[in-house]
Amino acid sequence: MEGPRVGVLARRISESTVRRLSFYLRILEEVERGGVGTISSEELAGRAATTAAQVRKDLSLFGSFGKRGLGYAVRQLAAELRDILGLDRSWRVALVGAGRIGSALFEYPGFRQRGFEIVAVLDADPDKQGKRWSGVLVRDVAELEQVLLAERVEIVILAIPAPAAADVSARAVAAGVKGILNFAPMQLRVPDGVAVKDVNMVMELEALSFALTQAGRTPWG
Amino acid sequence: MEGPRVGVLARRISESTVRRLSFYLRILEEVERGGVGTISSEELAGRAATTAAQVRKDLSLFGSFGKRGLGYAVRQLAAELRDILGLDRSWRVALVGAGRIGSALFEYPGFRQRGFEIVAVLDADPDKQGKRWSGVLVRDVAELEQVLLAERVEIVILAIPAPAAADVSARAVAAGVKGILNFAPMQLRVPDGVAVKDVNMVMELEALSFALTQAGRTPWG
DNA sequence: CTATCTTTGTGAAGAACTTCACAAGCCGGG
DNA sequence: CCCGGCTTGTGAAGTTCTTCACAAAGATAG
Repeated sequence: MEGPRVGVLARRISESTVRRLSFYLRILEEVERGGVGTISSEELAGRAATTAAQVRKDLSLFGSFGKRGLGYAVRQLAAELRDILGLDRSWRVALVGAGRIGSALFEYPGFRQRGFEIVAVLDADPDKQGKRWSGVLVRDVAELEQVLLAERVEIVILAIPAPAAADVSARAVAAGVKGILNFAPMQLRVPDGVAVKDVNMVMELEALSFALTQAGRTPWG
Repeated sequence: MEGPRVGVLARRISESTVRRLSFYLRILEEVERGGVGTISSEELAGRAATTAAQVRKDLSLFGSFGKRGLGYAVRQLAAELRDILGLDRSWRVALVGAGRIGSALFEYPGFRQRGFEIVAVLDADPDKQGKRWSGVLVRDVAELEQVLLAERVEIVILAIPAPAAADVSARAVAAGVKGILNFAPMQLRVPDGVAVKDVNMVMELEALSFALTQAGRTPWG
């Protein structure tokens, strides 16, 4: 393992690049299970629905991982990507909101597989508090700060209605949380240094609605 | 209501613009409930975490909806956006996958509020088939084509594991579906004219992981 | 060992998106 | 009616992202 990557990273990495890196990693892991040892930018691009040049450019932002004339060593590139994305460790996550979305997320095996461990669950509803979800006690969201500190939480998932989201987010940030995955349909305001990712399924459906509507409206669609 | 918007739409509308339009609409509806009659690009931008110029540019792609010196009429602009996004009607949606994510989506009230009606639910698991979800019968995914046609489905939500997604997606497209909201962590291949939106929560968490990792690695972070 | 084939890494060109900046237009007050 | 203040709509400039295209370098065959 070589040293820190700080020097190379002076340049800002775009959101789309990060998204693609995640995707490359998923593909590499799949390909590796198939026993493939090496892969070209061309083939990786084909599976990721992008271009070979894009793949090479994305990777070159972090170093030179390929061999000319040969391609990339699948296992090694996967390891590099895990390192780049910070997935060579596990993350302590708290889930706020034990409703339907919250419970679906909690049960979703993909998070743990990638090293995102839900170590705390909180909800404002007294009926839900005190229950155990696979051993994790559902706590009162009033105790948010104590729980986040006690469990050394780094990332919070907000699966609560919009009106409550701003308050909880502010408290989580004040308690030192640096990453928020927000399912509430509202824009959170957070200080610099805190990362927020929004998941908004209604907006995705609206984008589909737009696309379908356009297709109907355009004569050439 | 003026005529079709075809002429204006010769230019391609970017994904980010569509996303922002959805967002503007949400804000306008919220603001309208507060009784506000008019809003400036400046204020809209503030609430949408973007810039006034961006708001005006986005809207200007579809027409001139504002009054100089005054701003935009909230109610009227909301109606325009609904029209642009195709939300002035309802959409018939089928949900494939009656697992945890599927059921959370089914129960989620936000879809229906926006006119996305889940008129069919399908699953491959015989234990789930035959049950009724708020009156909607859970059908065998083997009957996909018949169900999609009988219910005149326009959009399919895929809440199934990756291995099954490619097959179901191809069959849905063959049955005339033009929009897919894909929760499976894989890239669907669809012909031109079919719109796909991916929701991938693990990727969002990975982007958070990257952001947090960078913050730790950079000396100025 | 040389020639040829393949594939990377990367400047440069091109395309897409965002921000700037200002003329044009609307409002309200005097 | 005219003036000053405010806000839109939009070319132009600026920035970011993607694609192109090719030199450099490893692989393979003879």
